[in-house]
Amino acid sequence: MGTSYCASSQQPQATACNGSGMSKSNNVYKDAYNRCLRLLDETRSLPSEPELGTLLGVSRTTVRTILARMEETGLIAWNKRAKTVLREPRPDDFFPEEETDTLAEIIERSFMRRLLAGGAEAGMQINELELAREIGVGTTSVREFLIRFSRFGLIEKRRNSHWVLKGFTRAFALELTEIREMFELRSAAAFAALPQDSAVWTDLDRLEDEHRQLASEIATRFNEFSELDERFHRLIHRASHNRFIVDFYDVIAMIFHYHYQWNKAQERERNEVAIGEHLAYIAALKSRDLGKVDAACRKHLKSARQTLLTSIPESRSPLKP
Amino acid sequence: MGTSYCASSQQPQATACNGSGMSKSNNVYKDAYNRCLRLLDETRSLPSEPELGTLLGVSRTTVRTILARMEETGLIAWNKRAKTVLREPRPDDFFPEEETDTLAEIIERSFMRRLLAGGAEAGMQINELELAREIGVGTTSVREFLIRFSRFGLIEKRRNSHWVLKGFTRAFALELTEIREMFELRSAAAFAALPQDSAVWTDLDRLEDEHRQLASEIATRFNEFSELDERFHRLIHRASHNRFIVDFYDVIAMIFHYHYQWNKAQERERNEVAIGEHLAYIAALKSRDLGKVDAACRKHLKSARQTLLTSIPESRSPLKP
DNA sequence: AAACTGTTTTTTCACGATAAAAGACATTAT
DNA sequence: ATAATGTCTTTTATCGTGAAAAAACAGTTT
Repeated sequence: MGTSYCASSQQPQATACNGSGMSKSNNVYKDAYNRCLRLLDETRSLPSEPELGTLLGVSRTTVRTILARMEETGLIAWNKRAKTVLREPRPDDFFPEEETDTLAEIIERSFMRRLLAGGAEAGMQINELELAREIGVGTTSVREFLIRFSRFGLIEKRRNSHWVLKGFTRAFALELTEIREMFELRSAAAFAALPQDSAVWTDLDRLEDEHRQLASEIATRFNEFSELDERFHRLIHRASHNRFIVDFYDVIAMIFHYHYQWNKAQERERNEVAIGEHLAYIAALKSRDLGKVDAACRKHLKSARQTLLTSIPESRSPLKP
Repeated sequence: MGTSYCASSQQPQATACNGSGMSKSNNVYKDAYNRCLRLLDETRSLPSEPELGTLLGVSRTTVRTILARMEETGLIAWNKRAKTVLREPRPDDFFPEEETDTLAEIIERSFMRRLLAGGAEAGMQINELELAREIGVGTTSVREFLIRFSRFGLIEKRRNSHWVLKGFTRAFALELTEIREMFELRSAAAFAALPQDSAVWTDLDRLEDEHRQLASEIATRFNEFSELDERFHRLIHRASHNRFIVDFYDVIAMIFHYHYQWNKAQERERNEVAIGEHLAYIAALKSRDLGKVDAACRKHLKSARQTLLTSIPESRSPLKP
């Protein structure tokens, strides 16, 4: 104990941002710009500025910056309301992917890589300054990330001092799944009790279709399951109408996200099994028979827990990327 | 909706800190100094610097700053190892209480005052800059506070934009207590199943004594219950051995803390009833009869929920201080 | 009038800088 | 040899600052 978590553990990573005294990256603009380019393919002229704003989820200020650049690069002709598309976007019109990430995303990825790439034993200290330097960002962003991240239960703060890594251990996985099972069983029961005319039933039908679709093309699309899985479980959790239950799914989603990324062993088989369990689970929900729902939910959660556990060796040893 | 949460709602509050370009207050030192003064009453000479450090929970650097000042003010004679007490501390030796608070505490108090003092309707926007100005602190501290506070489920962030107040509503109280009941029932069952030689049983005995003591002097000490309540429930939650359950008690503790502060109606009666329920609950735990534990736990949680709910009017109207 | 565009103000986000506090190292005393 | 003290270095906590993005305001166009 007492050893540092990030002491020159990685290659001297090229700074994520341009090094010099930069205040704030314009990733919001770049990401929205890229998404707007994709929109360009479909229409002859763009809608009004406020409409574009809601469509892209950004302010009108950002929309105008996007339009200005599109005019500059000859993608559109822009005169007040008229925004006519002049040409199709080329690959080099897009901003590079890595420039569209949030700082929070950059930090999280970097942090999780270190965490899972081995050598990150429970009890290690986390050094804000060192982390910031290695990732190439300011300390404030790292601090804020760590505070946000702390709710996942993997790190803990010593007052007026460093953070302590608790480790991605078997114990962690068991505590996490214990809560998950408690919450999901309750949510599933609440779901089944929802009135027939509730919108969730059509959502469920749609998800069922997607599951069947994916099952039929499992050989090629098995890696798309992870995203479908999250949407399915979030739908169920939402039926609890409890913000703490709904929010807790963020913890689960985060863990499974990185788990999927790092543990590709038998991915196809695992996902195929999970799809089958989901379909049984969906059928149980549709039957509105609480006993069946409970059984189907339990069965799926049990195998989900098993999958997670087998990926965590008893004594922490590095997982290979 | 859309109205601001803290638009000049309060008196132009004297800045919490000294206004000018101050980097960091020395509240850690001041608080430790005060605590060290109390220590002075009991001994003729102080222990070694490292020992003092662990005793006060601060670094040796801070210990030495404390000793230096104690020497200056003639409280002790300090020469290397020898730290002899020269006189008893006087009231004016102490730093004023308000200077010993963490910035986080200052911000939280200020924020909760506004939240509970009325006029804080669900859907309102929270403005970091405005909050920071009104409290008299930097924006960074406010940001960090809001991030930390967000796990209580009372506020929510709009990406790249403001925070939204969800309101201290009946729905919130119900969602909170739902989880609390789930967690505590499980923890209580785990507690009762703990082996006889576990240290928790002596902890429980001690708490039982404190309850009886408090019950016998309820007329004068009823306001001390809140603190005892927290210690009791934390002991039980710890038996779950689940970090998410243990951590969730922070949410409950925070809510009940402010609830107790703002709703003094029938405080004595409420606490008297609660002590009785606790004693029954403790007896049930000691019996190790899961049925009895479940019943006693349910009964107490039900009345706790009722207490919380009655303090929240159906439609949010200000609570008087 | 409603909805849009043009312009200005405010707020958020992220940085570097600095004092407080922690921690590490070197020295000395038991 | 251990454990303290004395000194120096590193890290954390907090602020002010400036660019990005949002929001508000004002003027046009349909």
